[in-house]
Parts: sequence; C-alpha cells; structure tokens
Amino acid sequence: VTATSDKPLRIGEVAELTGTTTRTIRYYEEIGLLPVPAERAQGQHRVYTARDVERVREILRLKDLLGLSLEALSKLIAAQDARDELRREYVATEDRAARKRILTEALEHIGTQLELVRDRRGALEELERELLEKRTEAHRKLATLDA
Amino acid sequence: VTATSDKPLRIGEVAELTGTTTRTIRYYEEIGLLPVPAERAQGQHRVYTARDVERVREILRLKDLLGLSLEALSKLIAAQDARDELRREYVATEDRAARKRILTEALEHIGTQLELVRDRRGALEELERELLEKRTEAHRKLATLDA
DNA sequence: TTGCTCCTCACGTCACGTGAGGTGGC
DNA sequence: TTGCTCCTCACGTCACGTGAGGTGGC
Repeated sequence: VTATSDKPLRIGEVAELTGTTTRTIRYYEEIGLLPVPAERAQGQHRVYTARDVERVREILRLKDLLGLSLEALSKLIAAQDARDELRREYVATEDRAARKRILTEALEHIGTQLELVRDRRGALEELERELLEKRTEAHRKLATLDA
Repeated sequence: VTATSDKPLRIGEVAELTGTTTRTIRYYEEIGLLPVPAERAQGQHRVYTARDVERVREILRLKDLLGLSLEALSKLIAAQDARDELRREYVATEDRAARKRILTEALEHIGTQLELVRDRRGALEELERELLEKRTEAHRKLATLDA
C-alpha cells in the first residue's frame, strides 16, 4: 500500500487513499495537525506526498481506535515530530549518548501508546465476553424449547 | 455494582455513577435515547432507577468502544427495546413458536454486535503489533549501542 | 476548449460544555 | 431557614458536512 512511488498527489486522491474527505484534510491543516503543504499561492491546488498520506492514516487511526480528541492527538504527534527532528540532528553527529537518550524517549512514548491500546482492548474483550455469554444463554434456551 | 437497592436517584447521582455529566443525560433524554423519567411537572426534579443507570452505562460504552453515533445507537437500542417488549408479551403466553422466533432474533442481534466488537478488536491488535515491533526495534538499537 | 477537481468563504450540524437566573427538596 | 442540587433557556465549541460561487490544471 505504501508502495506508491512518491509522485505528487492532490487532496482528493489523499482523501480517497485514507478513506476520509477533503474537508477533513483541510480542517486538519487549519488546526495545525497537518503541515501546510509546500508553497502555493492563494487559490492554487495543494500538493501532497506519500508521507502525508501515512500521516493522515495515522491520525485517523489513533482518533478512531483510541477515541482521542484532535487536541490530544496534536500533542502526541508534536512529541513524535520533536523526536524525529532530534533523531535527524543527533544521528547525523554519531553521538552515542545522544542516541541512547533519543531511543529511551522513544521507548517511553511507545509505552504510553501501548498502555492506551491495551486498556481499550481489555474493555473490548470484556464487552465481547458479555455478548458471548448472552449468546450461549440464548442457545441454551433454544435447545430447551426444542427438547 | 448493580447491587444498589432500587431507591430513586437524582440526575447528579446517575451522572456520577456512570462517569458522565448531567448535561449529557438530559441531552440523551432530549433526543429520545433515554426515556423521559416518570411523570413530573415542569421544573421538578427528574427521578431515576438502577435500570436507568444500566442503560446510560450501556449507551456510553457502545458509543465509546464502538465509535457509534447516537443515531446509530438509537436504532440499535430501539431494536433491543422492541425485542424486550415482544419477550414480555409472548413469554407471558407460553407460546413455544413465538419464543423460538424471539430467541432467534436476539441471536441475530447479538451476532451483529459481536461482529462490530471483533472488527474493532482486530484493528486494535494490529495497532498493538505495530507498536510492539517498534519497541523491539528500539530495544535492539539500544543493545547495539551498549555493545 | 471542455470537464473535472480544486479553491475559499460561510453557514449548518452533532454532541455536548458552560454559564445565567431561578426553584425544589432533604 | 439555609445550602446544595436541580431546573430551563440559550449561547459556545469541536469536528467536521454541505452548499455557493469561482478558478486551476490535465
């Protein structure tokens, strides 16, 4: 899916690839969740790359699956961007201590997300158990009626 | 948790027990998601029962975990209420065929919900796998730095 | 050149949040 | 009787939906 060569995309294509609308993408740009795409004069078309598509996908996914507000997502993504920036700088300098610090920070961040995911999964599993119990009960009653 | 004897509750208590706000409860009543509680003259306090608390809990849970809109939830709950109503009528008549029909309908309904829950759980598990992969990768890099 | 997609307002909607001013009931 | 919770408007907000009227680019 990511295999698209990095040809420039238009907003409608990005919307289709991510399963959302052009309005949503413009809105995310408006509130700073998505970078303003390249330079363009007022009224000209926005141009996106495969990286942007990945970003939109991630935003929609975390919002949908974890139920995060866009404000919460902004913070989460800002932290991620900050780490990416640091990584580019420090990895370039081959500084071993800096690398360790960055990796440790990344681990913390991943841990936070994992916790959110697991809490949700637990709640869903609980709901599933209850539904399965109801189903078993209904089957049992049906069997009783047939006997 | 359900063990509360069925003493009448006020809206603030219901809000606290369900982890939401009084505004939300009044809104659900306004759009028909919750029954208008008992007779009361204009301006008088609303009175709730333990059953209402359970209903609010279920609404919030399905909305949160499955990401359903209140309109979608209305339909789902309306169907459930219709079945409950049928059950009361037909079970009273001891009609065997009617009972079977009701149970079969209930099973269908449970099946629909189970499908929603499983789709979501699958998506969450996929996200969890990706995070675990990232974490493993970070740990590997840290180990390389320490060597 | 013609279509189609894109552009920018700007108002509408869903699911509530947040007061303002007033009354109910332990 | 005094507090506290509740009541009803009613406007605000978040995350977009939905046109209206106009322009960009294959």
